[in-house]
Amino acid sequence: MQTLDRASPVPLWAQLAADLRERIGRGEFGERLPTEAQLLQEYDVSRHTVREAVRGLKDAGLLRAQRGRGTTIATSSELEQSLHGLYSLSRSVQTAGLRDHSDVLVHERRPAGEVAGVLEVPDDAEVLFIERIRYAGDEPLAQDRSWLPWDLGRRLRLADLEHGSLYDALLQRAGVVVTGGNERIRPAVPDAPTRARLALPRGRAVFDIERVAVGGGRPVELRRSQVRGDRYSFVARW
Amino acid sequence: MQTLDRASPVPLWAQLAADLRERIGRGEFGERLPTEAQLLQEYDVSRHTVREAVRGLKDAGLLRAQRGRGTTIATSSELEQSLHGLYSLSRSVQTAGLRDHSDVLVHERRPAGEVAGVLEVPDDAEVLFIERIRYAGDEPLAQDRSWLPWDLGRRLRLADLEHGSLYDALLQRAGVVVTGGNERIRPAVPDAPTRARLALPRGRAVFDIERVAVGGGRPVELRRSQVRGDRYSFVARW
DNA sequence: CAGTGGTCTAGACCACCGA
DNA sequence: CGGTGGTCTAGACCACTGC
Repeated sequence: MQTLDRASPVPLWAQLAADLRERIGRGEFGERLPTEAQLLQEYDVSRHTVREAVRGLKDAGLLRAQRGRGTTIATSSELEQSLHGLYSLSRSVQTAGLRDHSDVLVHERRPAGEVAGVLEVPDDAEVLFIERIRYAGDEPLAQDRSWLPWDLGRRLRLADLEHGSLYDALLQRAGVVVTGGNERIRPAVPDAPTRARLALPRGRAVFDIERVAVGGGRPVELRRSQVRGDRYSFVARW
Repeated sequence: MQTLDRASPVPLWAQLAADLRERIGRGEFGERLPTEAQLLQEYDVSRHTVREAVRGLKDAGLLRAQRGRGTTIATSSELEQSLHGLYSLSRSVQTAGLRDHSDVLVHERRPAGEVAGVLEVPDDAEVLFIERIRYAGDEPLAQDRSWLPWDLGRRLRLADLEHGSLYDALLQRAGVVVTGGNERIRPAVPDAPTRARLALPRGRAVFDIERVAVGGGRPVELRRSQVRGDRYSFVARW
């Protein structure tokens, strides 16, 4: 049974959360998560550890617990993102059961220019610049522009970017684990080219999201996204 | 010292969090929160309880903890809202050290009409409708429109709405504790009247936020807000 | 009533920071 | 090295649900 490694530096609760997330994704539990008592017996950890893991999944919007009733697996057919937890387009799209792929419009080496400061590279360094349109099913959902330091970006293949997550590719190609970051979300009126690429009617707004991802103690990606507001929203339950 | 009431139905950690929030707001701690050891001694609770309280304040973006270093009080001069925790304009405004007040434009009894379903009142019931412009300092920040069941709304006084939180007023006037709710956040292009009331230039976007607040087992408020995107943003650190 | 998740205690070991 | 926050255990009582 032991998917949990007590010698690992990764906290037990995080390992447990990852395992539960995978099992939930496979539909192993149906609508209802096993009770805390069952989980602490199955994984042989304390109740606190189970609760810590489940808390993370609740915050991410995957679970919903009710005292006396049990913990149910949240089902959502809409494209929405819990206000708790990290924004992830791929996850939202996949949770909604839609196909997640990207058109790569630009994929080129460039001078770092104005992003040198944010990426903490020298002013005369080079970066990989990527521009993608991300789809949920057959309709465009977002425009992503990413800048990565060239020593990382050079490892990425174009195919990596058309399916799946850029961070998965970074891990597999460059051995870099994205461990943190920060992002800021604002509403915006898209400019004409963005509006065209997103097939968005006039007068509609988008989320404007700027993210700096950090791994191995340094910035590994600056990303600026415009996400269609008519297809995506943030949701909080409290 | 006892601001904590062990007989209260409110969890200890929540009472502690509220007390800490107030003391932080008064600037009592300066830049650094007392250590967990100090807090557990001062309040005479277990470490778990202290950590639970502090966790809430960290998620809300008020605190930042670093292993080995201590817990510091987040200073932010911008109006921003952590992606964790509940969206609260008042809190963001107060954290930024700005004056939080409202102009009440409309405050009237009306037929429930189309909000009857959401508020779970009969179709022919009446509601209190409130329209406010909310300020941060001297500049408008948001437009709030609220609908409340009339048996609750009738208790509210106009002065309640010009300063402080509507939920505080509900508690004091009607004895209703707002215990939960849900909200959805989208980007939008404001219509002309809204743009004028918010003193927003053309071409700027707003957050469009719809919230249903629940207390005592039933909906107590429907709120639709437009928040200026150039003054407010959501921020996540992970 | 038994079973669920929510809260709380007491204690332990650890990784990390700064002196 | 001592002090910090992060993790983990073992156990307890409670509020709420549904039978």
